[in-house]
Amino acid sequence: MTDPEDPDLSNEDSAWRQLTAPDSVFFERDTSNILSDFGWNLHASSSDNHHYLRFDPCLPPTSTVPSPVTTTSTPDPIPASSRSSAVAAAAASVVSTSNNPSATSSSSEDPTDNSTPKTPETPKKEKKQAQKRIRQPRFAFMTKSDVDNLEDGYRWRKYGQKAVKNSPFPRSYYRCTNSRCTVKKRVERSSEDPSIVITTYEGQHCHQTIGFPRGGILTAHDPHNFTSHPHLPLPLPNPYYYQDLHQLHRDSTSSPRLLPQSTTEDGPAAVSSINPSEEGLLGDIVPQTMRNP
DNA sequence: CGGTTTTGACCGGCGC
DNA sequence: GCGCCGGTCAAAACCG
Repeated sequence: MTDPEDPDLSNEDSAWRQLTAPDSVFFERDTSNILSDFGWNLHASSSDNHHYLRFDPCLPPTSTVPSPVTTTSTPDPIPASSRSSAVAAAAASVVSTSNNPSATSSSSEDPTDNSTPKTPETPKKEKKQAQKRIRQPRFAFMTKSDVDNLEDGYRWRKYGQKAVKNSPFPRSYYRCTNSRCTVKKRVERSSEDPSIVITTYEGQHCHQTIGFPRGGILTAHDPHNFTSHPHLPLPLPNPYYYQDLHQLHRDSTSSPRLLPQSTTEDGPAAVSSINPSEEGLLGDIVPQTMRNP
């Protein structure tokens, strides 16, 4: 709100407050593991000189969201949408805002809450209440791109747009077109660097990707294209993914500071040093007890 | 014609 | 209590 550095992270959400808190931890490492723990499997692939990033459907309920955890890393996770050759994803913030311990068992709120107002009397209130109580994990990506709406393999319907304080660029609100899917995303441009798009995902998809419209389409479980396993709480990093990350990272070295506390020392090297069998970022930030048994 | 986008209004939370 | 602000709704417009 007051921090021009990261407009998106400055809203009232407690999790974002954590993110911006002085003791926040920022990593410059791959976020795939984190996101996996949040039910998002990220896969990047390149096609036609475009880099895509794919989110796999929900993980089993065991991949619950850990208690409030705030991390940031700088992979290059953002799907380069259409012609954004300048995809230089910069930073990703993984935020868990689980006011509700069961918020992650995606069964409680996902399918019915949002789309089916069971109580005609106060559908709005129902929605709002559910919305208020159940905070879903959020992932904020900063991507260097000239297009706002980055492709991630899902279809989104825009449901709102608001002017952002201290920013000339509006913030767009999208919702997954799947009626049973409550995932939302916000897209806005950094007021500091208009070339940077900040995309914030919230929630977990409970369906498969619809694929990319221009040839890079990959089914969610195509073993030929991806080696990770969606059912694994901590999927193995996908070689393609890392390759692309490295490449992108190299390309993005010219991108400006993206998050205030990015420790550039590790940078790409840290990413490249990740052992596939490692626990990943979560291993750094999430206590063992919080993770899946 | 169905789905998506646009846009103004509305609501709730939060800080003062 | 009031005002600000983020987020959502919903009707109209738009598009393929």
